[in-house]
Amino acid sequence: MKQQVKELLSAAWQHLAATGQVTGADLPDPQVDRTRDPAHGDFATNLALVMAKVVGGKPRDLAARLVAALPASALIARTEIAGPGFINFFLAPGAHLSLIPTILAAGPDYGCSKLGAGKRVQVEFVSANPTGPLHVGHGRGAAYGAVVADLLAAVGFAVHREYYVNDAGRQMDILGTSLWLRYLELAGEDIPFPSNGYKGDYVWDMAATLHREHGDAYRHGADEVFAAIPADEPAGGDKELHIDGLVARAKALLGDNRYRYVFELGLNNILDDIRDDLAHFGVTYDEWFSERSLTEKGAVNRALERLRAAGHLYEKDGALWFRASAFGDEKDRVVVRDNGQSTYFASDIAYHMDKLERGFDRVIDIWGADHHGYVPRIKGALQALGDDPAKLDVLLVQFAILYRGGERMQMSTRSGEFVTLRELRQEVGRDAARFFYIMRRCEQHLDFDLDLAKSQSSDNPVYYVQYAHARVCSVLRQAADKGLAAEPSPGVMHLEHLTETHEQDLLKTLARYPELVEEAALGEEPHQLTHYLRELANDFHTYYNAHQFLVEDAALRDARLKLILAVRQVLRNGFNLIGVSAPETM
RNA sequence: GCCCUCGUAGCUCAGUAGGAUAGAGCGAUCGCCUCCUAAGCGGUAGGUCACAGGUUCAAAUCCUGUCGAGGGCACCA
Repeated sequence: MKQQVKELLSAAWQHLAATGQVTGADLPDPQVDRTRDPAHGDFATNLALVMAKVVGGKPRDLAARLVAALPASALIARTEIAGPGFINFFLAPGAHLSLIPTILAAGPDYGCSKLGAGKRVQVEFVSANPTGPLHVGHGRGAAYGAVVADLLAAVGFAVHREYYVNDAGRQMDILGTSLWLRYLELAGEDIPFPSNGYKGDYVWDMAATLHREHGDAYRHGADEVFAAIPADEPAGGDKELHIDGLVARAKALLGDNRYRYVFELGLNNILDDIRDDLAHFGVTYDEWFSERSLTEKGAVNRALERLRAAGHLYEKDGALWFRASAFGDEKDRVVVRDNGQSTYFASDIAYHMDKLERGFDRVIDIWGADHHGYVPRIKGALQALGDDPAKLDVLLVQFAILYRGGERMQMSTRSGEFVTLRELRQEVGRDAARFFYIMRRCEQHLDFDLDLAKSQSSDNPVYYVQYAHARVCSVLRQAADKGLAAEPSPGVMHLEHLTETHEQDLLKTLARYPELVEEAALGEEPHQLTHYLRELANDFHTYYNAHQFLVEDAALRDARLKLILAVRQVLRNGFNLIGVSAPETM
């Protein structure tokens, strides 16, 4: 609809240019907006205001010439020039009616487009360390990332969803060692648990599995384990040195094979749990990308080699540094530590190099906002590698804060006391969780009201929009019971009966949907969908209250049923994009 | 100290590639069920768009500064 108005304007401009009435400028893509005030018509353009300065003359004069040059269209009832030079378009009364057969014929595809032209986009999200279950903070990234990916797919991009598994590195060693220490406790050893170890119950569970299946096969005496290990922090020592010492001891005592077994047990259990958790949340991936595989296939060395060859690495204090400060970062960064271990950053350089080597036109990383300081060094590294850093977009998602009974819930990862995503899902349900997580712009802190998310009332936006869907279904059921089902053939319609204001409003809202999907996709703004769905539901509920659908007049009844069928279709399409179910009854 | 994000109605938030009289929900208040689910609908009240300058036909939106909130500044991940 908007597109058609734009085309009329372009034609008018070309006519003026061809007849020499405007010179000195090509037509930019005309800006056409839906009006806020119905007194300004349905669409308005500021084209004359923008272009008057470029081509000379007064905006209102240019507007008048544009209007005079507009081709005739059955769509437009009339136009007017308003204010400083806006052109307002008033649509013909029936202009939106063809929308209904369009929506019913397109079905699930209504709102989709080919805008992305099949360009390959990778969306990497969540990517939480597999050192424990996902918590509610990860949930927001999961919901947000999943919808961004689905939106991009809806507008025609070839989307690749990926989870980066940090299955290498120190944190995983600490997890494996924590698991083993808990196992030793279960085996009867007296173990002072390290303050920096993973203390969650899930570690106990995995240790119990190890003990049940392998008895004492992994057992070593506590005195042997702790001999000559630097003191822990509560004992006046350094907790980092303490845990690193224990990790080294675990590797030494267990040997490669047994250590690897414990490590993998922890990794695989937690990864399975995360995968299962996300699947129940409606979030799935095309690929789970292993950090370890980067080292194994030599990508890390290759990335460092490329940087070294380009002269962007140097040695200092026994470590290898990347000259990040030459590429917009605050300071240089270590890529290989003085103990010979490469840093997480080195893996991440290799990972992003690998992403671009895989030929994606665009790469989107979705991170927690606490990682924002990390953006310049990654972009800097890509630039240093000779890649285009503009291909990478990093979207930062702010924290979610849970509220119960109006009180903010305190969470602390350190003590292992945090609300998991699974607990949240079980408490408020998947639909409410998905909906609430994406209600706000991602750069806005999210206040997640658990009581509201659970409440079965119209105060709860999830129930509100789902209820609209269930109501349509209910009406259609009753129509069927009375033998009054809508004509199945879309060819037989009596849509000219849809003259009520509420019906016209509903049609306008339905017409906006494809524009909205496009905007939400290009702006990576899932929250626009929740706002739209609430508006559509409101229009429907208002209509429902004001008019009867199952009326005597068969033609009118059929037209109204077709209209609410279209409403149901758009609700479904929207729900599908945000991962919320479309219930037929409440 | 430096950097990033945010500041809009009592509360939670939309609106920010500059556009016409700044919107919604909740809360407050007044109404609407012999009728397809009242899990719904409508009316009213409520604003110095944090503050101060600047840019221009036009600023909540862009620029500068100030104040306030959160976050980041590791040989952790």
